[in-house]
Amino acid sequence: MQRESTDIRQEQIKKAVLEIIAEEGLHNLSTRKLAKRIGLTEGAIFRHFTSKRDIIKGIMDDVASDLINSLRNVVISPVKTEEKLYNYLCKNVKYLKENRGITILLFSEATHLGDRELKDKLNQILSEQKQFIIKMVKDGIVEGVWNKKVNPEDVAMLYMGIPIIFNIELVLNKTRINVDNFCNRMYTLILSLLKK
Amino acid sequence: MQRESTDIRQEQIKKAVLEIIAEEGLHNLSTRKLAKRIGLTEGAIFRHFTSKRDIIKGIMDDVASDLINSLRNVVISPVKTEEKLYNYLCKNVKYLKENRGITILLFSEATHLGDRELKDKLNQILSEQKQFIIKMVKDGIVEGVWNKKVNPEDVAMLYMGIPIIFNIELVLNKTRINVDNFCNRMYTLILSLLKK
DNA sequence: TATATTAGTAAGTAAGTGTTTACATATTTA
DNA sequence: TAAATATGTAAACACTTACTTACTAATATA
Repeated sequence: MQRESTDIRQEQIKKAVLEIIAEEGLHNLSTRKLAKRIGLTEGAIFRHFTSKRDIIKGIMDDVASDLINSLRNVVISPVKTEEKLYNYLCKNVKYLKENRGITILLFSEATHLGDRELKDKLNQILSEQKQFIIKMVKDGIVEGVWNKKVNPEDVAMLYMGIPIIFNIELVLNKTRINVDNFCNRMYTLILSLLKK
Repeated sequence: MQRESTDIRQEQIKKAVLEIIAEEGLHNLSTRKLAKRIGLTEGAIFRHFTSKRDIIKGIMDDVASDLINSLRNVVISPVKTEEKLYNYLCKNVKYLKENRGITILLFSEATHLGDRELKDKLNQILSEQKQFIIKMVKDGIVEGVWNKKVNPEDVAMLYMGIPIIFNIELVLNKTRINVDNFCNRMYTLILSLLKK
């Protein structure tokens, strides 16, 4: 039989976890199903991860590095603040669409309050994103393009709902939601809120 | 031993379900734990509900009647549209705080895509709330107090994120979040978005 | 090519799941 | 007061869960 390295298997496993969650929901995720999807036995899974929880942790770390770094690049990019906000929103939403299952995983797992470590990881991911928004809004105010009466922290909080709502629409897919369209509409709203 | 009617037991069971979810998360909810909390045996649970899923369905029906009716009353109340929007937001958020566990239940259960009936129930609850927002925004525009360039459906979508964000803050309770304060801040933002 | 290591399997484990059964007793009704 | 009904229990049900063990074979390295 064909064998693969732990590195490759770990990626396969994490990918499969997100697929199962996206397709069948978090509480249909079992090591049995996971193994079957990859074409391995359950035992093999535990060769590459010490526990199921360890896989979740791994995925959270991926988000914390992939998404957060990608968003950070937008924040520090040398474009106008308005354009920056637009790029940020689109990138954020696009990531969630391409990694369906992540939002469900993050927030469902967050409710597992007993697990301090995972909770802290989520907290970190969220507060970092919030800081990005706060920075952009503040920058815009300093540059004089946005209303200084607006509270950057409040805007950040309101903003945080957007990706989540997107995900819910995605899961319930009332109408096959279009990323760019959604992004444009929400951007327009946030912008009209920030403008003087 | 003291016995109670099915009506009373059903209420106790539904209440206990939400408590367990709020305290320990959805995936720590079992009929065993549920029975223990109420002080009954598991068998008794199944005397009052035909299945665990049936309990969830019952809770969703409660939301669909209690919350939706309560919000509808705000929408049809004879006050100024601005005040109405404020009351609506506060009532919405307060309900979620007083019924912790409901948001988690709704959205986690929503991801259980296989269950058409529950999914449809959630869809109904959400779209009804959206319609309320759309109506209020339209009313405000017709009355001439709000900007007619704003798209009511987009505002409704943006709004829907607010209660969810509130719930996440509640679950992660970084800072013990204050309902009135949260409500005021989000209202201010939405209002500045709607104003001409 | 012989050896060490890595990646796999098959078959278990104990604990937990929702649900049912057979039976008992409290409460309501005739 | 007797019979009928509603509400409870204890113990099992068949099945799933995350995870482990003992063993095997592919692959990399000496």
